Formats: sequence, C-alpha cells, structure tokens
Amino acid sequence: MDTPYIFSKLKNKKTEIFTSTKINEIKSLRDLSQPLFTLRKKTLLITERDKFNGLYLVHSGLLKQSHIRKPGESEIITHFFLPGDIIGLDSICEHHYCGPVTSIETSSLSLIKFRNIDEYLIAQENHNKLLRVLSRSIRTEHARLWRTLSQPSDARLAYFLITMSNKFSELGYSPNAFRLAMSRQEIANYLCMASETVSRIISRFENEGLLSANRHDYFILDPIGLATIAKKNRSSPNFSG
Amino acid sequence: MDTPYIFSKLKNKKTEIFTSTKINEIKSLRDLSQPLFTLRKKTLLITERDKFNGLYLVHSGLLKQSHIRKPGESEIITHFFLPGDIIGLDSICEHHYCGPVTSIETSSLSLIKFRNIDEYLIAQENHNKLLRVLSRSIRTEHARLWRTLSQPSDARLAYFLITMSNKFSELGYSPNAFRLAMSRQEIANYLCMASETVSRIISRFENEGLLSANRHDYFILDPIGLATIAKKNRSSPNFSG
DNA sequence: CGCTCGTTTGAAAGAGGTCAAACTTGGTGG
DNA sequence: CCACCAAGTTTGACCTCTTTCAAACGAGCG
Repeated sequence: MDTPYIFSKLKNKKTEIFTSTKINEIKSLRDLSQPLFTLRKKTLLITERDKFNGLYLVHSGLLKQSHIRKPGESEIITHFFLPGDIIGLDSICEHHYCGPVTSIETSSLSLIKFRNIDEYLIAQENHNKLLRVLSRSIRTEHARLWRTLSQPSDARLAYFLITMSNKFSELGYSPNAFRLAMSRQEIANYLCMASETVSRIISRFENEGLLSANRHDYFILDPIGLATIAKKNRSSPNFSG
Repeated sequence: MDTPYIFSKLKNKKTEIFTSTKINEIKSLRDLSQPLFTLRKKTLLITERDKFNGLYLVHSGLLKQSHIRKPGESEIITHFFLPGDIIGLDSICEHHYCGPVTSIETSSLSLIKFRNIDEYLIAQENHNKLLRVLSRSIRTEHARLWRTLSQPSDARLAYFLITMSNKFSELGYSPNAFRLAMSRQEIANYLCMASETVSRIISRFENEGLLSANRHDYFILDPIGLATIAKKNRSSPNFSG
C-alpha cells in the first residue's frame, strides 16, 4: 500500500496545540517559560556534562534522551519527547541532566529556567503544579517500563505504537495515520530489542493486516487487534478483555 | 556452609536507624509523621481500592507493592520497601494508590497524613523536601528498571543482590550477610523472571564461590565478582572496569 | 510421622539475539 | 537525467538464553 493521502497533511502541519486535559499543568508552566527557539535535526540540546538549568518544554518536533555508553555499544534510549512533553523532570534538584538529549527532527522548544529552584518556586501555586507533574511522571514512567519489561516483543511494539497513536490523538492529529521520525534502530533501542526484531514484527503486523508501515509513515488499520496484542502477556495467553 | 553467626544477630536487631546521607530529607519528613504502628507479616497495608491519604514511612520490616492481575496469573511486584523507604510517592495528587501493598514480614511504619496536599504543604520547606525526594525517585527508579530491562538474568540478580547489600549497609547492617524475607518466587516476580531461573542462577553463583544462600539468608563471599556480573551487559561482553 | 509448600534440578521447546547477505532509498556527482 | 554509493531496512539461518513442564527434594508444622 502506498503512503495514505493524510501523510502529506501531517508533514506540513506545524501547529503546537495543547488540547490534552492531561497536560493542563503544563499549559500554565508554559506561560512561565522563555520564548520559543528552534533546534535543527540531529542536534544536541543537552550534553552529558551540562549542568541542570531548567526544564525544556517541547512545542513541536521529536527528541530523544539516551544513556552514555562506551564507544561501539548500541545506545540506550530512555525517552522520546513529543510536543507537550517536558525534558528534565528527573533532574530537578540534581546537578546534571540524566543523559544527552538530541533532536531527531527539527524541533521548537522553550526553556523554563531554574537559576535556583528555591528562588523560582516562591509561589505555592508553582510548587503544586510541579508536584503534580512529577508524581504523575513517576507513575506513568513506571507503568511504561513495567509493561516493556514484562511483555514479549510483539506486545512491546504494539503498546509503543498505541502510545504514539494516543499522543498524536491528544495533540489533535489523526490517531491512525502518523509519521514517526525515529529510525527502526532507535525504536529498538527504546524498547530494548534488536532492530531486526522490530523489522520482523512490523512485517508480521503488516501480513496480519494490523497496520501498514512505509519507512517513517505508519497507518494503523486495526486498532483493536493491535490493542489485543499489546495487552496479551507472558503468563496469560488466554487473555479475555 | 551453615548460617553464619551474624544472622542470629540480624534477626533480633530491631533498631530503626536512618544513618544514610541519601535520606536526610526523609529524616525530617519523619518528624512530621504520626506515631509508629506495627503490621503483622502477610498483611495488607493498602488495597487496590484505598484512596490516597498520605505517605507511609517504613521503619522496620519488609513490604511489597504489586500490580493487580487476573486470578491464576503470577503477581507482578513493582517495589520492595525496606526501612527508610517511602510508600506512595507515585500517588501524590492521585486519587488511589498504584497497587496493593502487603507486608512480607512484621513491619513498623508511620503515616504522613495528607488530608489535603495544599493544606499540608504550606511550608515552602516541606515542598522543597518533597520535590527533591520525588525527583530523585524518578531517576533511581528509571535507572533500576532500565538495568533490569536491558540485562540478562544473571546480571539482574547480581544487581539486585548488590542493591540489597547497599541498602543494608546504609542502614548500618553488614553489607555481606543479610536476611531477605521475600521468597524466590517474589524475587523472580520483582525481576520479571521465572522462579526456576532465580534458583538456577543462585546455585550457579554458589558453585562459582560468589555467595552462599540458605533459604532466606544470604552471604556474599565475593562482592567484586558479583559486581562484575552485574555490570556486564548484552552488547558489551568484553566489559572493562 | 506424614503432609504441604517452597525450592531445586532436569529435559524440551520457544522467543529473541547475532551474524550475514540481499534489498531499498536518498543523496551525490558526473 | 542517470549511475553510483552509503545508510537504513528487510529477510534468512543459526544459536543462546530463558521459560515451561515435570518430577524430586527438603524444611516446617500439625
């Protein structure tokens, strides 16, 4: 199947709408941030040696955070940051960021500067916002990692695609037709699998009529079927629901 | 090898010392908490339906938090809580706790009540403490899960034992001789492996002279060798350091 | 003393990783 | 405009690790 017509739309859509109820707190954080700036693709935003100086709010584009590995080793990707995501939550009150952050495609961001956390957060209101965001972040990250950890690779990938789909949906895009700028290798590193496995499973999904994938363009044909695979897990093959 | 002499000491040691510099913030949080209470072994502290009403500070004993699974499925253990740990960090500003929390052995705890988070956290000081604890918790949990996720099972188990060793060391106990009240099955669920695999790897470690394990009592004979196994990973067999 | 539950050990099967080769695509230069 | 090159992707064969199934073992408890 060729690239669906909707992809051409997606590629040009540059809006930065924050429509999700989930990110209400972020909206107000955005008001406190510095002006937008643009980062060209494959550019380092944060190096491993940068000191923590604030949170970055992603307005458009895609970035990744990775762990430092020895040369020759495959990189470990800990986060993909999409529009609406916040970079640096795990580094508040620490001296340095967790790992280098690189843009995968051209992205626009704004900085919420933290010269001194105590100085910045004088308003009780800001404190509470931040607490909420942090606590939610712990929960969702933990849930995501546990899902990844405890499930076979097809379920991991299906869950990843559904998560992406939901994110795009929240941002006002189509949940079933989207472009993922990251490579297969990067998806594999994010999900802790070999890139060959990602390829194989995508091929299998295509054969089963669940989705259509052409390089960076994905088209989910059977969201329910995909969700069924994402929910299945090792210890309960006869899953019901 | 028989149970080393030190175990008898450990079993009777009921102190609740918080000597770690890592948990300075917790110390002061403790001052704000309600009196101690005791929970008998294998007792539910938090059910899946309990509404969030505060953080629990563990003074002694051992508890586990799990995820709700359908009957017949093996449980997923997301956390073990040792003395000095805080239960509920991922549930601040949420309505419910993440999953049921059960004591594995007799434990003593205190509650830091949060009738209303805004009411409780009037003092800026408390806010900052909590921010620090939360941010650190995101980072350490993330690191732990990534380690678990990306490494073979022997490295997972070695890392788990080292983590336990460090925790006991921080609490003022011996780092090389300790009692873990959880069963093999529970360790396996925590590390996302089959309990048989845990058994096999422990046997292997014993044969290799790395440790001696007798039911719930563990005696680390070669901490450096264990650390080497914990650090090795899939993509770099020729690890150096 | 015998029961039960957790643990250990063995054998077989399956999932995923590694290695290697073929293929596709986008960019470059003639 | 076309040929070529480099990088990413796909596919196949093989191998290793882990799980699963099954049975034996051991300790604690009535």
